[in-house]
Amino acid sequence: MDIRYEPGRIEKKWQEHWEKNNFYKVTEDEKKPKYYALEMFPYPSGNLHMGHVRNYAIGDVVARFKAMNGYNVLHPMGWDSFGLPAENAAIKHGSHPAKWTFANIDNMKIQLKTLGISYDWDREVATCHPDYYKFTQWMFLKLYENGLAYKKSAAVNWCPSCQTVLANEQVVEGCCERCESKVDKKQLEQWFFKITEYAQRLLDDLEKLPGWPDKVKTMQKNWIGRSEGCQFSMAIEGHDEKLTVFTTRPDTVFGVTYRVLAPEHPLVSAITKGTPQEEEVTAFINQIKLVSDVDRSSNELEKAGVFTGAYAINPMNNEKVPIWIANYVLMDYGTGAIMAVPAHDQRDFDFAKKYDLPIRVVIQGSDTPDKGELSEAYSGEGFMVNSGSFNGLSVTEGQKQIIDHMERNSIGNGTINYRLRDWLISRQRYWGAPIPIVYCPHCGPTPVPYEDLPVLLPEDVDFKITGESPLNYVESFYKTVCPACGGEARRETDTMDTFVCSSWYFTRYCDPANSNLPFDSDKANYWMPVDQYIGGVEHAILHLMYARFFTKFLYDIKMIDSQEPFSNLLTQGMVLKDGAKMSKSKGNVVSPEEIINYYGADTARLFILFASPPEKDLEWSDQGVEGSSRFLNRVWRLVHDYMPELKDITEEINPESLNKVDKSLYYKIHATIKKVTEDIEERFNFNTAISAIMELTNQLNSYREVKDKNKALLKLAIEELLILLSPFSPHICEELWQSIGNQDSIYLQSWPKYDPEALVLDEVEVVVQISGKVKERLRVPANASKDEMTQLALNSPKIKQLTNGKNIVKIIVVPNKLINIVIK
RNA sequence: GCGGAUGUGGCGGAAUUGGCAGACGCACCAGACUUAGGAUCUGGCGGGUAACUCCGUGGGGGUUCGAGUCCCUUCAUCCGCACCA
Repeated sequence: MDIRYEPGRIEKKWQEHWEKNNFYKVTEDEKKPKYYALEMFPYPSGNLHMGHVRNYAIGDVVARFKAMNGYNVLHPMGWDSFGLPAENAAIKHGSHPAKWTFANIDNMKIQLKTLGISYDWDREVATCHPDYYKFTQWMFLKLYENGLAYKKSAAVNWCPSCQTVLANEQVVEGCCERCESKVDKKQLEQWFFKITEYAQRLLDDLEKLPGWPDKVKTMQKNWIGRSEGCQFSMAIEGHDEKLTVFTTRPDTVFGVTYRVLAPEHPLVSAITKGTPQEEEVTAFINQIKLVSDVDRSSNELEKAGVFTGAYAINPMNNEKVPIWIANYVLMDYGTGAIMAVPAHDQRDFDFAKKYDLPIRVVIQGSDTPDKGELSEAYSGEGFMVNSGSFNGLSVTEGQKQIIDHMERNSIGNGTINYRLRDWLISRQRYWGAPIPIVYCPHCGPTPVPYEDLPVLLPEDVDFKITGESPLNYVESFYKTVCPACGGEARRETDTMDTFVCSSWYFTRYCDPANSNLPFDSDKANYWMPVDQYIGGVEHAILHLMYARFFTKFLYDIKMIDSQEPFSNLLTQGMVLKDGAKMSKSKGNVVSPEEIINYYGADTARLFILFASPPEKDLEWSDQGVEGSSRFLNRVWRLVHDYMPELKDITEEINPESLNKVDKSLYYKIHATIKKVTEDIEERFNFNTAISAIMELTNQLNSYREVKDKNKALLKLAIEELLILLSPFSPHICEELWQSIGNQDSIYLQSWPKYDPEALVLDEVEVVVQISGKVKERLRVPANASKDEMTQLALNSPKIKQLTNGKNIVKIIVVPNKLINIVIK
């Protein structure tokens, strides 16, 4: 064994060894408990960044730990490889998206392999590969078949720079999530997935995910945005049409003093046409159109509106109330129309004040003034007033009875409203999975038969920047025959949102080579659900919601037994440098490749796991990396120097007969096993697990000074140290494990179990406090009774002196910890 | 505006059930070895103080024998949502 630690040499050696011997290859095995460890697969941008390293290092600790604990561990990796950057690169550099993407994958795969992660590379998937997107298309057809994929004309978010449609979720503060340009509105025929049909289940089943962070569950809950209330219609004076409103406060329906439509509401033109107000209303609508979505949704914007000239009849009291249109009512929530109750809704209140509309109190709160004007809307508890026969009812009771009354009289009914919208999946781009639909002049939209999948992307494409998909220009692609009637037909040229591809990839890993089905149900049922999913919190809403939706759908069509894809979720923090996210523009990027080349993967992994607990942000520190490297060097030297002592050991350890120093080392070994095991398994506190391993190393270093070394104990200590460290820094541990005479890989060792007996101490140090202040430390027999402890404390000279002549009010004893003597 | 998270030495962070604040690491200081040290080893390292000791977990208040931890209040930073009827 070399005295010098050379990570470059040994890491390569072991990576090759693992690969050659198929170490991380797994198949279903009913005899072992399964464990599915998964990290979010990356977009193949071409280079690994520190965020990836962190993500995969965390996942690898979990995977290796579980494997060493006897689990049959599935730990796969793949590529989320469709998407815009490939196409942009194609436009810019004239290369083909496929060529660009696969070259990036090759490069990133090499980088990833230098990290020494325990992946089963035989299960690698790439979403842009026809073998994969064949089944993304299969998913589309299944959804279509089940009425969950449909087409409609919709005002969509259009990114003028990317030249494509964005889902609501991809619009961040009115700007494109990817390129940050301002998003426009455009009216287009688009494909949608009916995720709203699953809204309630997606909400309810959050309860079944105790292994998810509350933060993520709350975000999803808010995104689904369930609210209970009722919907009812109001007649419009002089018109046949009725207006439907949604409200969560039916109890305030007698307080309606006006009503408001969204400016985009389809009835606006009908009720204003040919009236004196038409001009003003049109002007207002045009003015609204000029305001961007960003400003429109900002609360800085002052409420504004105009009267339409029309009146609605309140079905509860037959009152005539004016109909307005206003900027604060949104077309895409509820019915795009509200009943306005200024006394009990702050927004209506502000509007009513501005335009001098009447305000009528219908809920009497405890401090509602009898006379005089309200200064703000009252939305608290109280009882109904000015509400005819409903007077005196509480808010909750009133809501029930009003809904009841409306249902009996066919005015309206109780409903539940969600903020969640259907998922717009059409993209006018080339580099995505083609939507498997054919438009036939006779048969209409017709699905491509399953046996004709995949609908392949044509390779010879011209990447012009037009508003349309480049596929619109490839005749050989769009010109086709109708699968139903055989007549001439045109293929759909839109492709699917890449989130579709990533909504089911975790099931494909279970059976990656299946050419008939996306996966075999038995195989998927063996592995699914994912036991631990790890990735960035930025996917808390979109990806995770879509993946949950797909899983529920796959459950419904009996492909899979799980209703949820990910039992446990860990959202890792960002990797920062100088307090900011690493980015090219800030010039604070640290390249994993350079770090690995210089220090080795083991050091890089160790530092990143040691610097911070996984869910918190991590501040990159070059000096910290240096420290981790120093630690591994220390371990190396320790093993190297002790090696001669570890040979030909015949004696066994008899814990009973150990001397004091040996006993303390023996204790430390088991305490470390306990600490590291619990830190990994229960808390993902890798940083404290590593610090415990460092403590053991320190103690082993001090053991060098000991004259009569217990060699068996020493050997045990070093073996356990290496095993405990191996999930974090596997290469060096393999090498050292082998160098102390072991034939088998360290990865094949069982994870050690601590001996509770070893953790029983003869004596413990306890603290003696006087009125809560520490005054003395005493060594007392372990598990001494409260009385014994009290006596020992009171008899100690220092305490005697301090309590002399004082009145002892109370003595509190915490066994094995402390004695607090309260004096006056 | 609403919701959530965080706040502990010079720095990253520990303290798992209300029980010794600062584990482990970095930086720094002193020493050893050395031709040399940006290697390695040993020791020190929250603040005030010569010392006894006192103060100290963003600020203020409270509960408790005892609070980083629980309660109230306030400030700062970050994240999510943003007129959701």
